[in-house]
Order: sequence, then structure tokens, then C-alpha cells
Amino acid sequence: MSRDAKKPAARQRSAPRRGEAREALMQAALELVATEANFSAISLRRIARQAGVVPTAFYRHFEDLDALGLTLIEDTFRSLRHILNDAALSSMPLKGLVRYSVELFAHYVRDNRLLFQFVVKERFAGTVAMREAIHNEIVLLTNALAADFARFDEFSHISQDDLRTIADLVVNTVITLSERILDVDPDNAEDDALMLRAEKQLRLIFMGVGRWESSRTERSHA
Amino acid sequence: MSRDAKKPAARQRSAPRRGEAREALMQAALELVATEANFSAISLRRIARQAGVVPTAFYRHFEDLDALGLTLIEDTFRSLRHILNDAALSSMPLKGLVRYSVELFAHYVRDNRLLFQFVVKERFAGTVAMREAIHNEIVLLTNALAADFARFDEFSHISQDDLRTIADLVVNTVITLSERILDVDPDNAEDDALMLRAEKQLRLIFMGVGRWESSRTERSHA
DNA sequence: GGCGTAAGTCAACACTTGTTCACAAGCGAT
DNA sequence: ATCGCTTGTGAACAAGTGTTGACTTACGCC
Repeated sequence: MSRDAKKPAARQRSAPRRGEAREALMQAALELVATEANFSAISLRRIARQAGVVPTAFYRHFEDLDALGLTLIEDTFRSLRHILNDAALSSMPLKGLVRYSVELFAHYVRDNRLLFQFVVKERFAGTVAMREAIHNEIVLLTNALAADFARFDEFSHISQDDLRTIADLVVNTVITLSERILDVDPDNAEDDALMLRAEKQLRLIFMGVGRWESSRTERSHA
Repeated sequence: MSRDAKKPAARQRSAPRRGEAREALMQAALELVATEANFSAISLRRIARQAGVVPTAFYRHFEDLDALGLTLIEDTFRSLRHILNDAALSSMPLKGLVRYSVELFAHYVRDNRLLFQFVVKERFAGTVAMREAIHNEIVLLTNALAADFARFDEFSHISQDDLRTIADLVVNTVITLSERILDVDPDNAEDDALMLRAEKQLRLIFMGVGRWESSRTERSHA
């Protein structure tokens, strides 16, 4: 050490132990994106600084900033899929399922605030690779939901294609809900109003399903 | 022109005449955001270069990069409001209005591709000021739509509050449609499928409206 | 033990960045 | 013609950027 005249006051956390720099970098990126801007606006050096790590250490764990971002996205959805599987929603009656699902999802979003904030920001503003990754995961969720719908009698008169259209509408509504939950600050009780609105919208959609006729609209384009 | 000894090989367009640098800067920003990344990822200098203007000239027209972004957002929505007013949708019968509205909107989005691409990207990734501006404009649109709904007999049994909830769902669906239109490349005929799906979803929603019952306590202003 | 490899550090590089300042050019009004 | 104001220009600055290479430290494994 030549001189300790420099003042690394910006070091946010106690220097990470040997193997945990990777986690520290991911967490640092999430924190910066959440509190400052979007991913493309924060530099490699700032992430390293926030993680309490020297810039070059970054390359020991990620090839790129892109690689970091993609890892974060993968983690988010891996964890989300896990949650949704455990919930086993398709074994519930349709009645009451809406409220339960909305609450489950909202709770999960709040618990993983930083991760979801990251995904929401990068869904449209991120790199092509990131945008595609997110898009693909959402398509997967939509397909799974459509498959779940098929198990209910209430959807027996709906064509495969229309099931996907409906699932798509539902997914979009839920995504919008989470975007809004992330927009109000965490200890604001306003969330309930947001959830109530989303619930209403979903119930409205399912009411429409009762009157929907697939056969008519399907191939009438002769 | 004093001397042409300088070789600005990067100059993208013929040097703008005296007063039109401001427009050139806005257009340049739109182009860069559309083809490269999001707004916070492109520098003042790059915008100036793309506009065929020296960096310092930027300050003659905008205080900030932020100011440029806000101007672009304002322009987008000013123009959009204008279009929607001209359309006078509320004077049409509900029947067929869905298809017409969707087509009108989709057409408009395609015509202003760069502007909308900008707004979509900055809606969540932008500065606080930008995000708020966009959010406020969307709230305005939602309110206007709810007010339009109130004019139709089909909505007479719906409470004021529920009207807004429904309008919100509709607006979100249309926003999602435009996001998707912007994601496929311009000369791809895939747009029709996207529009068809959105149409279906909107018709589904309006079917639900037929069965919807606002609780008596809510129907204060009936 | 000692060796190999992964993880962390430091200094240095060639650039790009935002912003400033002083100055020149255009142009309408007096 | 000359003032005043807007618009455009070039040089310069300090600060921050990604990435490199060579070096040290730690740890698991034989």
C-alpha cells in the first residue's frame, strides 16, 4: 500500500468475503437500478464501487454487463415459476381463485421488489437479449395459464386459440398491477386499492368468458 | 459557411439551416433511441453528432437532456389527443366502435413509430419527471374514455368508479397492443394478428360489462 | 507439503463524457 | 450602420468510462 490518503467513503458494505463478490455485484446492480436509473445508465465501475469491489474483479464473474443483466432476469423468473408451481392454482375452484391469485402475486412482487423493478424497467428499455428473455418468460407464463384454464368447466366452450387470448389479457392485467405496486412506495398502504381494482378487472374478464362464443369468431372469415 | 476544410464524416444529414437545429436534435434523439438503446444510454454529444450539430449548440435549444426528453413526450401526447378529439368516437354506436378504434389507434402508432417507441421505452426506464409526465397523460386518456363510456346506454348500470376501472382495463389493453406493434418490424404484416387479438380482448371485456353489477353502495350518482 | 487454478488488486491506456468560455456570424429593429 | 439578441462554433477542462496486463493472495486437491 503506497498511500491511504484516498478516502473510499463510497464503499457501501463491508468488504465481501472471498467468494461472495458475485452476489454482491448482482445486489449492487439491483440497488442502483432501483434507486437511480435504469440498467444501461449505470456503469460497470459504479456497480463495482457499490458492491465494495475493485472494477476489474467484475470480469472474474461476468463477461459483460449484459451477462449480469441476463442473470438477474433468469433468476427472477426461475424464482417466480417456482412460486407459481408450489401454489398449485389449478387444483382450486374458480370461485375465490381470483382474489387468492392476486394476493399471492402482489405479495411476491413486494417481497422481491428490487428484482421486479429491474425487470419492469428492462422489459422495453433493455438490450435486445434482455427484452427477448423477458418476453419469452412471459409467453411461457401465458401458455401455462391457458393450459390451466382448460381444466375448468367454465372454459369448456372456448377454443384453444381463444384460451390463449384470454390468458394473455389476464397476464397483462397482472403485469400492470405489479408495475403499479412497484410505483408506490413500499410502506404505503395504497396497495390494497390497486389490488382491488385488478381483482375487479379480472372478474369482469371472467364474466365476459361466460358469454363468449368461440365457434362464431373462429373461422367466420370466409 | 466559413471553411469547408473540416471533414465531419460522421455528419448524418446536410447541415441544418439556421433555425432548425432544434428540430434536428429532437429527430436525432428519436432515431438513436429507436435504433440503439434507451434515452439515458445516449449522450448529448452523440445526439448532436447525429443531428449534424456541434455539442455546444445543444444548449442553445435545451437546458438539459431531460428537457429534450420531456419535450418529446409532450409532443407525442399533444398530437395523440388531437387525433382522438378529431375522431369524435363518442358519436358512434358501440357496435363497430371497437374495430374502428383499434384500427385508428394502430394506424396512428405506426405513423409515429419513433415517437411511440420513445415513450414506451421511457415509461418505466425514464427519469422521474418523464415517467410522471407519461403517467399523467395516460390518466387523462383513461378519464376521457370513462367519460365517453358514460354516454352509452350499455353502461348506464355501472357506477362512476367502475367506469374508470373498466376504462383503465381498456387503456391497458390498447397500450399493450401498441407496444407489440412497435416490437415487430414495420413492413411485417403480422400487425393484423395483433390487432385481431386486441379486438377480441376488448369485445370480451364489453361482454363482461353486460353482466357486471356495481354494488348499490357504489352507485351513488345514478 | 506443494501445485494449479480461481479470485482479488493495482496501475495504466485511450476514449468519451458534460459543461465552460470567449468569440463569430446572422438578422431584425432602430 | 449600428445596436441587441439569438444561434452557431472551436478549444479546453476535469471527470468518468471499459478493458488490458502483470501481480498477489487464497483455497482445494493430490
